[in-house]
Amino acid sequence: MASYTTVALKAELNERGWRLTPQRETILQVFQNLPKGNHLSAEDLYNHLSGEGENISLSTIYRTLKLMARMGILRELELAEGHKHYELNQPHPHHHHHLICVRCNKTIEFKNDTILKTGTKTAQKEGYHLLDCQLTIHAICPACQRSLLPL
Amino acid sequence: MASYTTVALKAELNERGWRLTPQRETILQVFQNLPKGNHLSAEDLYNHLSGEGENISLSTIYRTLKLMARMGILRELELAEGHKHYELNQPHPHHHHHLICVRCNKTIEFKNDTILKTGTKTAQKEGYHLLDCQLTIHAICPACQRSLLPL
DNA sequence: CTCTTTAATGAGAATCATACACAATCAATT
DNA sequence: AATTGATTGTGTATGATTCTCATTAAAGAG
Ligand SMILES: [Mn+2]
Ligand SMILES: [Mn+2]
Ligand SMILES: [Zn+2]
Ligand SMILES: [Zn+2]
Repeated sequence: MASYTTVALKAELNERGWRLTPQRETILQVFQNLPKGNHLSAEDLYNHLSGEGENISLSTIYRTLKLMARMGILRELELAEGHKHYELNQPHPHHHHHLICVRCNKTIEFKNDTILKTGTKTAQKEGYHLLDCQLTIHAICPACQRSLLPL
Repeated sequence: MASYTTVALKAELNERGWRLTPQRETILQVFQNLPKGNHLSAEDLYNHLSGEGENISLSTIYRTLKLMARMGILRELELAEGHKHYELNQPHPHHHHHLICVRCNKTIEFKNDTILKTGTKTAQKEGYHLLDCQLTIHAICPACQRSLLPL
């Protein structure tokens, strides 16, 4: 679960002259305790925290999500139109990809070891420092195929 | 080049009770004539067309891009923060993926036959109708690694 | 070709996710 | 305990995308 400790986060932040704040620690913990297959938008996270009595401003939420994605701690996902979703960026055995229905946004996660290898190799070949590697499949789910609704 | 003819577009549209308009035809042609490796945002497309004397409204541009992505004619790409980019969705020998620097948005295209096979198989297994399948690698390019700028 | 139906367009206003500005706070370091 | 500048919260701004609605014009029928 807690593949990423508070201590490790603090170390990585301080190394760059940044700081570990209670807000950042709390947000990381939310993602670490998030059930498998869940993905949170900025607003989802804000509401989740508010429900727990944790009052972290939306600005800080947005800043933290972006920061952690840039650090490679979180993955930024485009699972629906209009807003991003986030989840922990986990290594090998937990690393996965997403099959998304473009009409109803139903999302299925699936694993494939080859893809991560391909991503790692490709980044390395170009001298890029890998942060995340995700296969996104856009498709229409069985239910939506049957539906007569347009688009 | 013109893997997708105007006639085919018209047939596919009419089949669903929709119409082939001069605007839709023009927009498809722009993408078909776009040099390899180019990606257009809605505004890019709008400016490109304006430059050619083609005056298609931004509303229509947005509607058409979304429509064609939903039809599987265009791919919707997240190559930069804040707005989408589009390119033709081409089959096998031209199908490719993207390695993106999250700091400067420099993008490199690369090919990998296995990924498309994986995507096709995964969609099929779940009964989804495949529209697009793209591996997105988020990373930091060599230049940005050297840069001292934050984030 | 003409007529009818209704999808599509253009112009502008509305939305809403996200970024920004800035004064107050507080984490890190000495 | 004092210093320094990164971070936060509040409110405001931005900007990509969508919506509204009157007008236009494809598609299909006759
Ligand atoms: Mn996931
Ligand atoms: Mn491309
Ligand atoms: Zn669906
Ligand atoms: Zn870069």
